[in-house]
Amino acid sequence: MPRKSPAKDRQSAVSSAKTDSVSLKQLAAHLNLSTTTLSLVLNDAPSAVSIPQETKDRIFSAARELNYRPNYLARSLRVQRTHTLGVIVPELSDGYSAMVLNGVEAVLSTQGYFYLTASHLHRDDLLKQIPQMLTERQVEGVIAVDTPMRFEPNLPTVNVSGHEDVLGVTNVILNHQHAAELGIGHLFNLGHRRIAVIKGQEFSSDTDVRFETICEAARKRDIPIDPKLTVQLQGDSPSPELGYSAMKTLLATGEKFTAVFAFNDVSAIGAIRAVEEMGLRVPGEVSVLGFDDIYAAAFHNPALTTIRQPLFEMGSLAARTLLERLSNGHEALIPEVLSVEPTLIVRGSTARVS
Amino acid sequence: MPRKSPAKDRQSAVSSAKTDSVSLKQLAAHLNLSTTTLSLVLNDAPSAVSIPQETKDRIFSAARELNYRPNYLARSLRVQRTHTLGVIVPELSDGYSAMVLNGVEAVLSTQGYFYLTASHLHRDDLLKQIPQMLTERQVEGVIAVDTPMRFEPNLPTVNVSGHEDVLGVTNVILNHQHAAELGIGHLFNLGHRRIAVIKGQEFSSDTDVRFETICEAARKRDIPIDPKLTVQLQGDSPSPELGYSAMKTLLATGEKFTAVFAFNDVSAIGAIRAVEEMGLRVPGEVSVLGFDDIYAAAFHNPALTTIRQPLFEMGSLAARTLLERLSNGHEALIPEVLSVEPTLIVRGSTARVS
DNA sequence: TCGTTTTAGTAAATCGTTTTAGTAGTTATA
DNA sequence: TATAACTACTAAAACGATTTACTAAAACGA
Repeated sequence: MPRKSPAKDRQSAVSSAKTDSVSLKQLAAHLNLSTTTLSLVLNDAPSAVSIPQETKDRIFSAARELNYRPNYLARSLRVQRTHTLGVIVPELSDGYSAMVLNGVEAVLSTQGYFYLTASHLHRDDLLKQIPQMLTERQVEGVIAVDTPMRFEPNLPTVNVSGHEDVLGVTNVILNHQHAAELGIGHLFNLGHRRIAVIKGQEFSSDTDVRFETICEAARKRDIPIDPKLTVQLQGDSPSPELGYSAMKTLLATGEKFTAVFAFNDVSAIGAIRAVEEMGLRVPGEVSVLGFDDIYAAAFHNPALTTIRQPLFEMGSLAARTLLERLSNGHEALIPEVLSVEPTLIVRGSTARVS
Repeated sequence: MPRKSPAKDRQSAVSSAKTDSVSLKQLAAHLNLSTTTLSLVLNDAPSAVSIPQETKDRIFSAARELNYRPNYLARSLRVQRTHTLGVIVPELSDGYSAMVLNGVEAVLSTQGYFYLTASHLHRDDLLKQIPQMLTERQVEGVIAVDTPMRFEPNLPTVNVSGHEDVLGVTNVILNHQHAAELGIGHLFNLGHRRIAVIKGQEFSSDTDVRFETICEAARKRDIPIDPKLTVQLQGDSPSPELGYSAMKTLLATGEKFTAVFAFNDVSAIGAIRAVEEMGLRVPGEVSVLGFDDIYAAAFHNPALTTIRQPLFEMGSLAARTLLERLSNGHEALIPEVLSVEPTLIVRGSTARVS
């Protein structure tokens, strides 16, 4: 499929070799100084006070002139810090991970940290290999997103929406109980009594807590979730297709309900399609409640009522927490759980039961 | 907002220090062998033929037992290869970049490569700094996505949807002319003659080619795009909001049109909302054509007719191209342009003009 | 038996930094 | 006038691997 433009091929741009990097040693030779002196001056070490400003200036200007760029590998090897984290996600294009990563990066980039990303695709072999590879590459810590802990955390780890209680791992989670209260409360207040639930995939970290808290919130209101009204997402595509299929199976049972609480906005969008294909109106005959508040939620038809998860904030919180732990060395207290609050966003996909 | 669970704080998991890494030197000492021998054996170097199998086994089992993990920094420093690329994107959560990255990663992960991601957020300072920082970190090459080349590529570079003709940079692009033909052709065949166009943001690499090829395709059919029927996206959020605002301004002019060709699916979704708020039906009174074919496109109401861009393939093509160039050393021919083909996906948001 | 190969390794240099522990020469202090 | 303190630097070790250039002993060949 890729089409080369053959007439336009060119020889390697050897000209750019001009900018090839100078080492500290070369720079030192060029200045008739030792690498020690250069290093002290360039890093503004305390012991550089005795170096006269004139020499410093010579060094700085030569460094600029020869375009000296310190080799981070060498430096990291020596100082035993890489300023690099590892980030493990299920996959990149699922929206959820991307939003969290955005928050992670916003923090890291201001602190001079970079990160290596790896997707586990829910594959067990990758879940075990990736942490090892990241360790070999000397990352200082790991941020995992919606990732089961199939490995022993030999590195400081923060797991976003992790629910396993692993020693040394901080879980950043949503206040699920509150989320369930908001969601079920909203539907209840609109008069819904028979509420269907689309559970997340088996491998998704939030699936169980989410379902349990929803059941609990419903029970409290004396409208327990009927097992016959629950379906589970199958497969791991980030497409609304999964929600569509799940809803189709539920509708095929013929059970009656007036509202659906979907696992996320993406599946809610799929569910709406399935409901409408049955000739039912959303929200007229069926209310649909989403989760996450992705960008598309507000602009879907009908606009999605949803429980907002502050994904960006969860990412940045994870990053801040990990960096703090790294800078505090090993005396740091490791919080087991950091929780953030959901928000109910009421839009057009839910309505009073008629 | 983050709430600590104070009673649950724990002291640092010192126990995990057990798994702390052994160096090759320590392993060698433990075996009463030199690091040379270990290195030769562990890397299966040709000169290791003279080492008896028994010794090799001893080495392997000790390595496993003591959980030896080679330090990638040290190795990279010595062999002068990091097996790491840099990836530059506008921002992570915009869907487009995430899809491309997905393709990039699919290739890199099979080749033992990792990558460092950096977002430039369309900021000029970052566009200059990021390549330098990546260079310092000794990445072997750079994959840029929708990124203007504000820097001299001193590293092998592949730019996905790059349109600048820079020496040493391979641009992976969509066949825009074909895309425009598909889009305008489709609308034309449905009887549309006055077609509005939502241009991309000024900073978006594809904006100009896309607009020009669309105009060209329209002119060829004697239905030139009326400048009064073009609007441009403003701002850089990945939300449909931008398309919504753009469409609002266009509608406010009172100009008549029967179809809109949007810059991407996200803005098309926003545009649909604006159109419907005016009391016009999509596709009854206005057809809307998107671009990209994001996951949500098929499930929007109405389902989006769109020009599919093979973003995953563009990412993997970029990665393959770069890796090939790296392995061929400097004798490699550098293709200037690699182009991929779009596909027209007809769904419900376009219809015959009535 | 003597020289050559092969076997089974090792010492030391190297990658590019940082950092420790200096050293001359000068200036201040007792 | 010693000596302590400061100034302006540097040599060498270290980080943890790989790689080049060896060596000592055993086996082989003529």
